[in-house]
Amino acid sequence: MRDVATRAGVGLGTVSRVINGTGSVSEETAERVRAAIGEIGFRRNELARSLRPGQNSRTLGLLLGDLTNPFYASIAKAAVEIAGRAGYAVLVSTADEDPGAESRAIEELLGRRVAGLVIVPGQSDHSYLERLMRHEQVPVVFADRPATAAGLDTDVVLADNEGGAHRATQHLLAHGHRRIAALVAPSYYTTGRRLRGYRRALREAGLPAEENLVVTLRRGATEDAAGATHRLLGSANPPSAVFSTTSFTTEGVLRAARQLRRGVALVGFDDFRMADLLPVPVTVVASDAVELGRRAAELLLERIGGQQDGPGRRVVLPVRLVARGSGELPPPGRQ
Amino acid sequence: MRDVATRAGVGLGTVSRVINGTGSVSEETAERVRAAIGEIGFRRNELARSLRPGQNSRTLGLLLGDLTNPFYASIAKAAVEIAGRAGYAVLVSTADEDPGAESRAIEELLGRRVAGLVIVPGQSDHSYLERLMRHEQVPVVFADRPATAAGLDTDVVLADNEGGAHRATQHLLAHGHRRIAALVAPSYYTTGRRLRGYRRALREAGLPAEENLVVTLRRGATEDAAGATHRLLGSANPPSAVFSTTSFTTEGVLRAARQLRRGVALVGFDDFRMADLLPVPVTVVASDAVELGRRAAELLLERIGGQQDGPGRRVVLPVRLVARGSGELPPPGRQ
DNA sequence: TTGTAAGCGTTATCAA
DNA sequence: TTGATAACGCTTACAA
Repeated sequence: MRDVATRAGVGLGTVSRVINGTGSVSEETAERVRAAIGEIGFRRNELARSLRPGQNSRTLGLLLGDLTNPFYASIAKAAVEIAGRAGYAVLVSTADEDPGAESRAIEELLGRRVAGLVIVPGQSDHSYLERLMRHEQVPVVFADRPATAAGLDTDVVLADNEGGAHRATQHLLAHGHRRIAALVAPSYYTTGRRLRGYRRALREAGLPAEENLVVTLRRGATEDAAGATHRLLGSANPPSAVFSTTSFTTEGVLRAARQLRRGVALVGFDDFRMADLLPVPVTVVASDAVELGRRAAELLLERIGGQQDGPGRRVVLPVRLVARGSGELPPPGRQ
Repeated sequence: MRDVATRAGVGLGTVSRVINGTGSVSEETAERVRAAIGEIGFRRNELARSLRPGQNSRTLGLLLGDLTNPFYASIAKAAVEIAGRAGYAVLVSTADEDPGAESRAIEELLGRRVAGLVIVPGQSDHSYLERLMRHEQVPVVFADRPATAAGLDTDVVLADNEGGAHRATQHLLAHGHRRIAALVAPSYYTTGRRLRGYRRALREAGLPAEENLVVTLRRGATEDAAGATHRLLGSANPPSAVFSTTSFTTEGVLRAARQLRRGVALVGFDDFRMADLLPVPVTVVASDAVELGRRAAELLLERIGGQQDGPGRRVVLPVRLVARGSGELPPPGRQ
């Protein structure tokens, strides 16, 4: 910028005014400055800019588990897009591995002075965040799941997990099923709520809670779900239907059923590509990941622009049931 | 940092030395400084740090088309992971829309002084990049496709598109097919190479080039591929097999075949989730997106660490054929 | 071993 | 309308 000033024969302040269109500059000098900028190939350094007091970095941090999961990828896509429209760039950080990775990633992002954070939290404890948020004054929005810490009152955008699971289970009940298993991926917030919706639907239908029909997996991978499905379907008194809490467990059910050459009524939580092309098209309760990411980014940008304090807002997005076939299979003639 | 210095009763330089472990500091003062850091909750400002001469921002830029595409998502995941291990953060930018979006996004990233760029280019022209790279001295690595510009000699990581397509087509030939259609998504570099491999395989088998068997789509969406497949299979002399150049066109073929209740031998380029769970499991040529992202990030970090100049390196990753059923279907008894 | 000061690229204030 | 200057938070060369 100094080079531009020298070349145009003006002061630094004038160059700044031309670039930002602030203050008043005679058209003549402005033209000279623009020419110099062109010749030198000058580009404003946003890093230096955000060093000034009262300026933020115009950069958001996005922390999530694994971009390979299409659900997270959609959140990221939407957040990046919304941020971009507002002139914000996005630092994407993944914390797939150990629990400590999440807080390390956040420290890293804060060190780069992000103006705000969208966090899709894993299972780790977020009490450290409370301390951070007081100190740093960086707004945080949680997406898909709330923070796992007591006094953390942040904005949060969730899907209607319990409602969706309730609807899925009701759907199976409406098709005559009485023994409905639930395949629960490890204790993330979401799966817990989904289990709740499942239980409520059974209770409301006057069915007893058969705890051996609820399988809580130790890991949420496809193979684990497949193994559990094998055991369920091979048991003495197998369920006639399965409610599966994530798209990965749903995939596991499909694999097991295929291997056993055995049909089973199925409703899964979360939609996935090609669900309608499978031998029995898969009925799902679909939550809108794109909307989740979009709303999270919007809330965050609002906070950054507006006042930082004020109570945490909670947005719950509706989910929708997509009937494709697997959820409409009747139970076998007699059980 | 000044506050820390004041509190610890030392100079700024001493604080810096303690933080970075550079120079020599008596254990006694160091302890005082660390205490002050803890009490104040001080965190180094990486932005300010990278303002100093000789320091880079320890941030990479990643520009790609659409995170919703699992292939891109895998590239991003790998790049973020590799970068993270080296202490680099990643600014992710998507340029899905119009052609201008790509260059705008790059300007944006350069303004934030990224230390290097991984670009998965769309169709836009990259001649502007040549100018940029001279001026900015920012290393660039292209992933999945090279730049579409003449004098741009950058590092690039590619899959063996032509070889893979050649192999896919040979596979269909080996199973007795003589009329093999090719479904080509719009003129990205990759699909062009894949078409080339297809043609070469036919030529080597002594088959004539039947241009009505090659359908180049105007858009690469699933629906377009489904429509084209409809027309192909409904024609007077339909092909007995299809080679599909992307996972989206492959999905289109599957949709059309399903709707027509008609089987067709199929080998697709690029693997996708649940390909093995479909009614006829889909044979694919799989390229390794994770490795693509990893190598791109590695090459970039090398450039950043080492000398910037030197000829562009070209890494071509092998692809592998995964036979699952659809590619092994025989042609109908008589054509 | 430690403190001081200059400079990185901005922008805002102030004076001319 | 314009230019000089201070300040943002850091590192490093130099001096003490």
